[in-house]
Amino acid sequence: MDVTSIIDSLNDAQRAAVTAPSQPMLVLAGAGSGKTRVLVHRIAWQIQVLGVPAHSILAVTFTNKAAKEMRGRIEELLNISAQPLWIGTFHGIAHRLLRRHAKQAKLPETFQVMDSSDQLRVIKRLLASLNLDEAKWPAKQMLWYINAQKDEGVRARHIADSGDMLQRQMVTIYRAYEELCDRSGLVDFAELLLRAHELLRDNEDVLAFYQQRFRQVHVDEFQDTNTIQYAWLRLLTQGKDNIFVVGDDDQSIYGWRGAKIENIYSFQKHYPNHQVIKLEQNYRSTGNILKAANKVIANNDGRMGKELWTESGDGEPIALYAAFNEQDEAHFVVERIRSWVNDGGMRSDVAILYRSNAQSRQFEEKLMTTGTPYRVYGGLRFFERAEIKNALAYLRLTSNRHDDASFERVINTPTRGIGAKTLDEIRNIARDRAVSLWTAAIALLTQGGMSARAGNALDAFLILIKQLDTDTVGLELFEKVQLVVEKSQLIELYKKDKADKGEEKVENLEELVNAARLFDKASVQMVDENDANLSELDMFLANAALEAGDMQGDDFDDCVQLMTLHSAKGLEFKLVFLVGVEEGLFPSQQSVDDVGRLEEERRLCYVGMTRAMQHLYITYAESRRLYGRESYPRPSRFLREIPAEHMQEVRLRASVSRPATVVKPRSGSIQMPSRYKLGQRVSHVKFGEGVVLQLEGEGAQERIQINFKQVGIKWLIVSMAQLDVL
DNA sequence: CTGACGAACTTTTTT
DNA sequence: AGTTCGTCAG
Repeated sequence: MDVTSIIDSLNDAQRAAVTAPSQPMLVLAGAGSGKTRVLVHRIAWQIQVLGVPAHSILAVTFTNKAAKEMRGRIEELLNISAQPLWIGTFHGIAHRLLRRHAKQAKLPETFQVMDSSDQLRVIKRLLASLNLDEAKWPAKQMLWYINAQKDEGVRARHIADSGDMLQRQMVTIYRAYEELCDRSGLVDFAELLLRAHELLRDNEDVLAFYQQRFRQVHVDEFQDTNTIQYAWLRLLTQGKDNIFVVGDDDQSIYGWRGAKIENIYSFQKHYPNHQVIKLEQNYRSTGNILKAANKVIANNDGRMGKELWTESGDGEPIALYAAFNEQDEAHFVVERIRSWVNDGGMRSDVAILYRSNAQSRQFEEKLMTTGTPYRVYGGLRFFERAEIKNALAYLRLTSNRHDDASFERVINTPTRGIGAKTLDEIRNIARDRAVSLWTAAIALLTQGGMSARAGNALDAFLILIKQLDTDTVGLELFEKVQLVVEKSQLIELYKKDKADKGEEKVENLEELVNAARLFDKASVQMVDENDANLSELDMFLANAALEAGDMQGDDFDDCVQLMTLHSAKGLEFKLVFLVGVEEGLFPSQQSVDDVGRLEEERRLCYVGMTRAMQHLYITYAESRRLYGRESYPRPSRFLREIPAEHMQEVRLRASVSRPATVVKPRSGSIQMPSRYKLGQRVSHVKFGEGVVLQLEGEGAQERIQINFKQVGIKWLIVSMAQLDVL
């Protein structure tokens, strides 16, 4: 057996983890230490060397992206199809189990998965039907409460009455929500996990089957697991101790959504015969960056303890820039990016990382005006767009008529004369008789008493849905989607909407049909005899909710990457700008007076710093306009935690945007030599190409005289003019 | 049922 | 500041 390809390329710690005997393993993998690599090689080791059948390997991740990458890398390493392996997200795997065992999980076969916006709508409607004032009971807060309970494995019936009014009311809402979801066959994200846990817990035979089946269970990003996910893992590995988890307590940044960093500590208690391996050699960043990051994170208490090191050199120090205001900050960053690109760097190797999405705007504007291609992460994804959700709602209704969320969504989209009044009546019947809106609508029609106009409109809607169902029988998936999109008149609706984005919406709907055509049942489904009876449409719909849009098609362009620190986790860039590093922003105001949350912010800082491979710039503004208010934030406390020897302050000489009185020379400042030489050919956004005739002043006051081909001789301020060296 | 206006918000996000 | 959301009038 040739094992060299699997273990040769690994360092000692990695190899120890990969080849460890079957026992509970906790691999503490620092940033850039080859975490995924260890997982991939561990799995390969089991298959190739230990002869574990591929279908009895389970690997759980948090994102689809991570799952996809792992699958791909295993295929590459072993040169086999990774099809039979169970690799997926917690939610994806829970969903798979629930589909297979819908009956035992007490779910209808056609249950549908709701995303969080669906969930919010359902809760809003529920509050309205309970006559609760939204001002007093914000739907968002209720959603948060319900999800938090589910993440802890708590059902409404488990919550003891403490006599507290507020709590009693929330439990009432929670219970009503559970009932509504059950009646509608709707499952939210948290429910997927909770149900999957209950499925195993309450069905001995099912549990035994999967315990038997999975000979090795692997978990990625273990520090991000919540209570119910960990409980599920424990059930699955109970008595077999065949669990291999990889994580980094220093990179736990999702505590606010239920992740329990404590699971790492509990793991060691629950699996007494476990082994811990630390991966501390970093293959990503320079020494300066790592040493600085180590110092910052060392300020947190109760860490497992880990210190990253590298064999490569110290590299250059971290550059710190104190901007006058947020404009100046953006200007500085974009200028640095421009010179990076001028020096032959790729834009896609550059990332601007910020704490909150609102900060992206100023950078976008500057990038836009300098004509620098960029891409902002986050925002609406394909399957979250309104027009797509409308189309999906029609499809869902054809599959499951009692899906209230979908019913409500499209009953009057496009408008067909079913107004608030009719809808109210339907809702009342539904609530009084505890039936779905669909059933209630039929009841309303048969009991009569409606105006002819409203009655006809409602009848037409019910007929439309039934007809969509019968008309699509036997069609290919994409034909179904196409037919529904057309017959529902959604296309027509958006075609009329010439005003803003109607055209784009039509295109998106066409893209949806295309997505259905490309939808590969096998790729989503772990091929298995049990799965044969699953409806392809249901799979497609569930996939839309669970994988809202890995449509990163425009990756081909060479773009500067803009994203929050959270979404940067797991990525790396040669040149990183960590911006807005100010008290109140980062750490965020809401976190400063809570030790636990502050530590999470610090971990976020650690994550951000360790994204950088070669160059790390940290910037803050001395004045910032935020939420329409001018503020004068102090530099972040995290900056003080970086030892001076790893950091050097960048000082442009007297900046134009800075009043002269504020200019104070600081120690350790770097002067920037002019980028231009006499006779050099340059190009300007507006004036086109020209040749440098004269230079004057320096730093931000540097002026330049250029003879432009088209507009003649001009004097420009270098720091203001957008010049490219040719 | 649309459009307009005013109020009330704005950490982080995957599934 | 900028967006989103809900209410009101037409």
